[in-house]
Amino acid sequence: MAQATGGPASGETLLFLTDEQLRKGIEAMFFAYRSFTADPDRILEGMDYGRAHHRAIHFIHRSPGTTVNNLLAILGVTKQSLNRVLRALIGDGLVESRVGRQDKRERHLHLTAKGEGLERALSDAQRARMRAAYRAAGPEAVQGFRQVLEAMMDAEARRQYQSLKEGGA
Amino acid sequence: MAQATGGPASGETLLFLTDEQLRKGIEAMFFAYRSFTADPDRILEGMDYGRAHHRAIHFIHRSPGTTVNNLLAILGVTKQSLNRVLRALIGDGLVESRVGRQDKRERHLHLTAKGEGLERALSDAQRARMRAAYRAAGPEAVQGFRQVLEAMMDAEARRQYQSLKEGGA
DNA sequence: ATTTTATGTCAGCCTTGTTGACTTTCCAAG
DNA sequence: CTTGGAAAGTCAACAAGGCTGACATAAAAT
Repeated sequence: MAQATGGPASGETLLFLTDEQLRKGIEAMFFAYRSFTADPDRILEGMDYGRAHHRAIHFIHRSPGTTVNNLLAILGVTKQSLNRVLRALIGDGLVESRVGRQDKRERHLHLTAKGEGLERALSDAQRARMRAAYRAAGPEAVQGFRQVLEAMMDAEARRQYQSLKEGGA
Repeated sequence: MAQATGGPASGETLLFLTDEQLRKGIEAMFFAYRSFTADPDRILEGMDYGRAHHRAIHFIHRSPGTTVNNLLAILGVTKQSLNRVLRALIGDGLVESRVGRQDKRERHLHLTAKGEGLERALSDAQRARMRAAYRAAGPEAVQGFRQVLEAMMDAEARRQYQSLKEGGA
């Protein structure tokens, strides 16, 4: 910000904002995201599940007891899409749906032991890749990585991300 | 690397490798990527095109004259999937397919003026978001961002990314 | 002359997203 | 107590964009 308000691009101060640099960032996101999802995809292929199931499992694990509506908001899909996924996971005994105690219309979602098992397999694979990348790049790079990603989110996504950052259930 | 080989986790040196930190990174990727693709998606909705068309347009713009096989390798889809997309783009006059001069089996792909127009609209939107994020995070964060993303790619993706990094056609 | 490569195309399938319409359950306001 | 509306679930239909398999053609390579 200091350099952005300092007037015209003085020297190399703003060279990281050239279209060329931005294009590289865009392409890095494309290629990195593909690799990022590859490990879970490999684990899930062959099972009847896909990336949609992975996402549901991840966020139920992350926030046990979350309601269907909560999950809907985080995943950003329609209830019909999510319902198809949840029906499969519940039917296969990976997710348990408990009627709310205060509001009995709500369903609170929990992973079963079996569901936790798959979650662990999926997140172990994804964490291993992330850990290797973090280790290779070092702590300062990691800080920058997170800063840029966070700045890239639009307001609603950032709100959801940050609300997940700290507390558990 | 220096701290990784320095022995057991001394003090806070390796705190950035905790499962909690890795989970935050994983979720940051999820939310950031969703926002990252949101602007082009908005532009394309209503047209008959989707994200697949965007990717084809991006890489044809990036490497004019690229062959179908090249594009196949970069996008990582089957020729049938790509062909459906290319047929639409060629039919609508956004992409031109030229028979190769040396090897007449090859088709060299170029954007037409109309195709360049759409490319610009899409990449302007995506660059604007990326520029805002870069500016907010600053040049050092950007460097870290790129380092981590690159380290996250598997070998083949990194090769493709880097081969695009420098030269044009 | 034969094989391989690059491309295109048809048909059919799957996953995962979408809308729209409808029901059931239940809280809360009247 | 009745009724309105919210939360959840379900059915049907559809679209985008992946996939496989099979096949056709032209041209290069052997």
